[in-house]
Amino acid sequence: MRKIDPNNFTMATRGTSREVNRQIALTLIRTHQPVSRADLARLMETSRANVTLLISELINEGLVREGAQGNQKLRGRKPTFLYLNSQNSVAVAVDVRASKTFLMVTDSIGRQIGDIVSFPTKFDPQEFIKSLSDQIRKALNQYADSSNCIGVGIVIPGVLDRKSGVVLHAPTLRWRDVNLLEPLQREFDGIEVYLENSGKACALSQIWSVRGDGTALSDIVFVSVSDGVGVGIVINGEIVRGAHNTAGEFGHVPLSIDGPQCSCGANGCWEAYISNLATLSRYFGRNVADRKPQALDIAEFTIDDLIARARSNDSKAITALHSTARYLGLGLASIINAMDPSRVYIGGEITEAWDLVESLVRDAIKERTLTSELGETPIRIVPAVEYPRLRGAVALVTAPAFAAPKVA
Amino acid sequence: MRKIDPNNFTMATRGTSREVNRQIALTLIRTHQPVSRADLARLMETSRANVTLLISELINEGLVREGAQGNQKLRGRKPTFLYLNSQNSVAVAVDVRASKTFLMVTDSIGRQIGDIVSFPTKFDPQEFIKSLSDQIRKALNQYADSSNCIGVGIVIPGVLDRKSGVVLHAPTLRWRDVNLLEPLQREFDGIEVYLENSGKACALSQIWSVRGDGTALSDIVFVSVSDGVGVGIVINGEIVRGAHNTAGEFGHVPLSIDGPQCSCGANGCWEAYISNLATLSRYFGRNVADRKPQALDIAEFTIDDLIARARSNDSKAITALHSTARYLGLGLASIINAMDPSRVYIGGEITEAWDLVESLVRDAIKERTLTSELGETPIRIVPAVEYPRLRGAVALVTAPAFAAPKVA
DNA sequence: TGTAATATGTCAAATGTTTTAACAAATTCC
DNA sequence: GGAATTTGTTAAAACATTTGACATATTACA
Repeated sequence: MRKIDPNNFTMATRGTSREVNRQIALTLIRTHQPVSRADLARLMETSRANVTLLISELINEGLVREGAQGNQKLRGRKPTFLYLNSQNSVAVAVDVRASKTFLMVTDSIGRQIGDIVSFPTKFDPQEFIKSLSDQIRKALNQYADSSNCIGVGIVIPGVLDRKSGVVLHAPTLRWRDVNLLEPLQREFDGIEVYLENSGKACALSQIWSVRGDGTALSDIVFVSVSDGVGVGIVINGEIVRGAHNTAGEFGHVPLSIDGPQCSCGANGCWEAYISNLATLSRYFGRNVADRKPQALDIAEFTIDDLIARARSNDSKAITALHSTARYLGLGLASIINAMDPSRVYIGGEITEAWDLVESLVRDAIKERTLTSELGETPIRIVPAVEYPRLRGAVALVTAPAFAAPKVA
Repeated sequence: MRKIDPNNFTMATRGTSREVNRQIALTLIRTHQPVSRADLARLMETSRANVTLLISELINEGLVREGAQGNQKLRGRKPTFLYLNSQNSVAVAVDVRASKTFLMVTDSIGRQIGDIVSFPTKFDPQEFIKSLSDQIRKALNQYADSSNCIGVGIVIPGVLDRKSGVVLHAPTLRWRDVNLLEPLQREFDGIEVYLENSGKACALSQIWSVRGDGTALSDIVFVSVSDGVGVGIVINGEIVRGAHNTAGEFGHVPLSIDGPQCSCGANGCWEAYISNLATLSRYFGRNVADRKPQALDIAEFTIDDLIARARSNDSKAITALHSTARYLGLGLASIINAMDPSRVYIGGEITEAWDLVESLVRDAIKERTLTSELGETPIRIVPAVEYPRLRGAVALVTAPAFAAPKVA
């Protein structure tokens, strides 16, 4: 039961029904391809005639193409299979991190083209925009005509204002009020540029993925543990943004209000217990707050090193990881109690050590979840090789074509 | 950008556009009444012709009625004002609490008819159902023909399974797996019975209210502080339910994982710091866990008494309230960081002492919110005399007529 | 091999919308 | 009393789904 917002509604026009059904058909082709018109008619519980009309429009627009004929054992006319058409146009995905910036070109339905390239992230906004523009141009020249690029999706580790395209605050990049969208949009005239926060992008990457693990769910939480803790929440197939686009900051929900100081200034945030920095500090037996800010990006000893040591039976490393695991679980329990998601995705370096920590995480979750069902909430690891941020950047560009139209 | 769920979508039919626009028109009449067809055409940015058609359908169905002609100073034909039609049918709202059960009859658009009645809550499910049925019948006989009752909305302080209508766990009532819906539905054949958790119902009461404070918002959180802490979250005009209908349990997010034991078994839950019981325990200088369970419902000294003492300058009472205020604010900061709502509503006895605690609550919120904007998130008190739970029960019955149709 | 059975896909008419344009109705201004 | 203005209605056009018939293509089987 959804309330209609009397200040912000969308009337249905003569074409709304068609628009809705078109998007449903597209979505079904995307998740069920290869699929015939008759299959779609059954899935959509409508007539084949209607499907023919919808599909002919999609084919005319170049979004769908007919492929080979199906081979089924039954008798009757063979179906012509339908496929999404990658349409000879491409998308660019960019993942900006403090250490490096990653870039990937995909076709219009999000399949990777060529290699993922990376280059150092310039901290000066002007220089950053220059170098990013150069890299995008280079990639487009290599893998496509820049003329048919449908968009550039950029993922930023920070809070941003989506309307103005301004990065309000990106701690690891030391950016405040940096206007990225405008200069990039000017640089790439006619190509849509999308910006998104990295936690939210990771969540997007999961709901828009069409991979092995069955169909992507619509109510999920993505927790990304790295220098900080990023969280993206999806409810009803839509990212939760909140009134100021800052929703999802579970990283600063406290485990103990008198706990260690967090980079945000408050004490005892979840992030202060489970970030890579927190784990490392625990290993070195020092207080997180002791680390000087400059040391953040020139980490000589990384969490990956710590995990390696844990694997070679360094008991201090194991202890540090185990503590992190327990705190991770305790915080996840809060998220699960609060949002009751169908699944929780976890990304970040800690996933490389999942076999070492999983049972502790699960125990801690059960310790604080309110019902046994909540304690069993499925958790899925997203390893770094799946590039969730980059996949999220892809979704920014390619997903709108499949999204539900706004109605009522 | 909402993803279409390929396993659970709704096709648009020939009549979908009409259905959507009908509901928009209804919503606008509800929030702007009295309003003319021409006004609606302007609000909806469509032609008067279209409005005429939509409205004539609504009038035929008895949902809308024409009223007096408008008196405007400008020249031109006078508009005929449209009103929601209360339609000679009624709704019953029930608020079940451990101490008492409250009951109210309203017209079909949620306006109170007669008085609010209350009666002792029977703890035995069988007896409860019997006594509730009697009271509903009595009220209906007094205020309406039972023949034209459109529904009964019942609010329960506990976790429930909406599909089966079973109360899974209501601690204060000491209920487990009590099937309420089935016997009541049998008792009131043909009348729809709705069940809802009290935290979620309170949130519903606010988004569906049409009162002085401008139009109701669509992204809000309702925090109800009483024996326990109930939270209802609304995102995009829709209650957040989660995979098991248990979303919203921010009451059990910890302030300190080593804090006082909570009724849920875990330590340091927000609820263990701010529930009425916690405040009282603080006043009496004892540990919350010391209180025996039996004492829960036979509280000889209530939070209202404590507030009264604080008002007559009992310094211990003031201190206890001030502590609660601070913890309340610290927990609210977590909710605000996580959900970034447009507004937070607070209900419960503590609202009676709001002038004593407001500034401390606000300070604590600012202490832990991530941005200054979040620190300024508006907070509105909902005093007991507004009966938020009962209003939520009303919305369960009367709101579906105004809700957006499910599309895509 | 030919015919029946069956499944896919298309076409055209029927039906229910919004949209457009014209018009009737009612009121004020001058 | 007529022009101007606003409200509300009507009828035709445009555009969608829906329905039923039909062409197309393939297999099963006598």
